[in-house]
Amino acid sequence: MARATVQDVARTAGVSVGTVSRVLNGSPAVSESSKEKVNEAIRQLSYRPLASARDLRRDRTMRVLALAKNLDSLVISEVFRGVGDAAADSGYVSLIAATAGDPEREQQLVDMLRNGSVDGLVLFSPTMSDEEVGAVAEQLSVVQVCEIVDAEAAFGVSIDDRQAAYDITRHLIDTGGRRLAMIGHRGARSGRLREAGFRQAVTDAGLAPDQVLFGEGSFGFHSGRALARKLLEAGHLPDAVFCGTDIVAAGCVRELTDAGLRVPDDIAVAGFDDSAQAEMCVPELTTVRQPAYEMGRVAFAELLERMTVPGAHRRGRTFLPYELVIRDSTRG
Amino acid sequence: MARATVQDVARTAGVSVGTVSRVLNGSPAVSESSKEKVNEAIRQLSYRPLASARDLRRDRTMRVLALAKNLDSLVISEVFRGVGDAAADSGYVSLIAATAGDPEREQQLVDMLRNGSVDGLVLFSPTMSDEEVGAVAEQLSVVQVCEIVDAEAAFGVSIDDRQAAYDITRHLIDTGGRRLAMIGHRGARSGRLREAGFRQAVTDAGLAPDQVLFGEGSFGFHSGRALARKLLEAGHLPDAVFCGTDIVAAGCVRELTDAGLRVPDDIAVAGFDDSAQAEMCVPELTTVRQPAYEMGRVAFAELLERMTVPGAHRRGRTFLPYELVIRDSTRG
DNA sequence: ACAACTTTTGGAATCGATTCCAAAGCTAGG
DNA sequence: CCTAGCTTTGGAATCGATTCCAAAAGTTGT
Repeated sequence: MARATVQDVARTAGVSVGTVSRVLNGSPAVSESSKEKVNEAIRQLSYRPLASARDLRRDRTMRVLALAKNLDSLVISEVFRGVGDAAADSGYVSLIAATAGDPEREQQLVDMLRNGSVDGLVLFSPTMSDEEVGAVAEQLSVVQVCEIVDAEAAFGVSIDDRQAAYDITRHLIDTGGRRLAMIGHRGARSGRLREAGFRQAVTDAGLAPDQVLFGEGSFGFHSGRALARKLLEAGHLPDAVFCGTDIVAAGCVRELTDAGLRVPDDIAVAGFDDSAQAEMCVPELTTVRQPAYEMGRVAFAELLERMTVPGAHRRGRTFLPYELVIRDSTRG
Repeated sequence: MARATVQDVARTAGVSVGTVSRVLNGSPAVSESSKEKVNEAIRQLSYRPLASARDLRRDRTMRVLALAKNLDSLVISEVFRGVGDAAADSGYVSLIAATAGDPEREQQLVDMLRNGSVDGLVLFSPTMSDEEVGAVAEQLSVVQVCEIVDAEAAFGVSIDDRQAAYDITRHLIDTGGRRLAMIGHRGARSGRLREAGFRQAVTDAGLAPDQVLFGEGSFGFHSGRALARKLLEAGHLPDAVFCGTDIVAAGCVRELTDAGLRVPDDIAVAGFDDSAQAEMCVPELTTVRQPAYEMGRVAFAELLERMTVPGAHRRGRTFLPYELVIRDSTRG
């Protein structure tokens, strides 16, 4: 039995296709009796309007796509949960896709916006160049979260990574840190901003940065361990380490602890993100709380404006407030 | 400037729409010169075929949807990475959506399959009843991963949760466990299977289960801590605990350690999943490795068969091999 | 009972890409 | 130079839902 169409429903209900469509879309110009007949026919045939036909006619899909390299970070899943909830509140469906860092896959997914498979795009960690992001954003509804390129037309939602890194570094200094090291990542813009904030805070305190190490590729627990090992092997040990993410900080703490050092007494460690890992770590991590869920909600709200208000090609970024969370991995 | 259509391209290139479409779809029946003219026109107009029109005509989308409650578990993100990679290999796009455990959202997303927004569905942790899953699977292309309902028509890919739980419990017994407790979750089918395996292993060893505790709702690190606290407060302490997931095991270990107990000397703890958390825990967790990525790949392969081979409504589940990973949280 | 409305209805046109059919344009062989 | 057999092309029909317009049905007041 093939799929039922609006024609089939009309025939079964003994009305015209126009009336069926009106019932389907809740138009008020339908009599009660027609409405009942149509609904009965729909039930009988278990009819569902075909999405592609509806989308073609209406010229919109009520779907948005959220794009990231991976989904293995808790920050991402929180951000996308926010996007999903906000989208649902406005009657949209939010779909998620991972590019796996493959430019070709990313291209194909961004094309879903170009070819009208979705109405808008939430971009988390693009692989493509700033110019490409800008070019897409110029024409279509795109909003960035967390990672925001500098392109003219691009815009998005994030915290002030630079300032947050400055603040947490300042905390390390205020609690006695003098030889400050950093374990970061330069692959993403946010990583470079955090590095800048770190360096500035150290310099402003009249100190010079100790070692500044960077991870490549997949930047996780094991990178944290490996880079902490480098710190240890370098001889003169820092007394405080700022890590670019919690998960790296967790790896760092683990390596230091295994080497017999006490955190925070011998060496203080700070993370970034306040992901669930921060609480699982022993000792629990001092970190910067990113309002991930809220960022997702706001990102969708801005995207919605872009999608619905005609010339609303707003620029610039929206900063959301962050918060220092002081726990046990730094000296109180 | 409005979106360019195939008509515009045809006009610009000085050919007919038929020819444009043939170029677009790589039909061999096009002369070199036409092909060039069309491609040039496409470039000029930066034309992209509209997805909804194409899908309507072709009656398929080359998209699949992967559905889960949340994306915050590393097992899920690995499974979906497998689905995504396998889909890409076959020219499909795999989209992911979270239901947030909301039946209405779930309904809406499953409707994307009914209304032809996607060609197939990978179901991870359905909220709907077994019958509903069965009803959808009867008509459309659905495959389940990890959690598999008993409905007739339903089928999917998982490990043998019951046997795996049996094996790891056996390991706890073989390494000296006599008073065996479990911290599990009954919300999901896999949780009940793991419980059954645990009970069977304990009984088969001529022992009786000590406490068996269950978490509700969001079942994570904090549940693990809370339930471990209950164990502690119950007075007579077990000497081995099997936890339904690694993250709960991590919470459990943390609570026990904070209470001054030594893991595994005073009490052994085993997890399940071999997610990244297992290695981050101190001591590192003995656990069962689920081949999450591979499960995703296999799930897509089975889905593909359902989508493309006409009457291929295969039933029953596919079991993938699991593996005990012995680490430091149990007595060696 | 009729005019002047309002509510409800049917049906054709439309969205944009694909595909099929018939026709036109070639090439080669005689 | 014509025909048989290719390749290439144009254009109409099609997919299924929506929407607009005109007409039919129904309501109200006098």
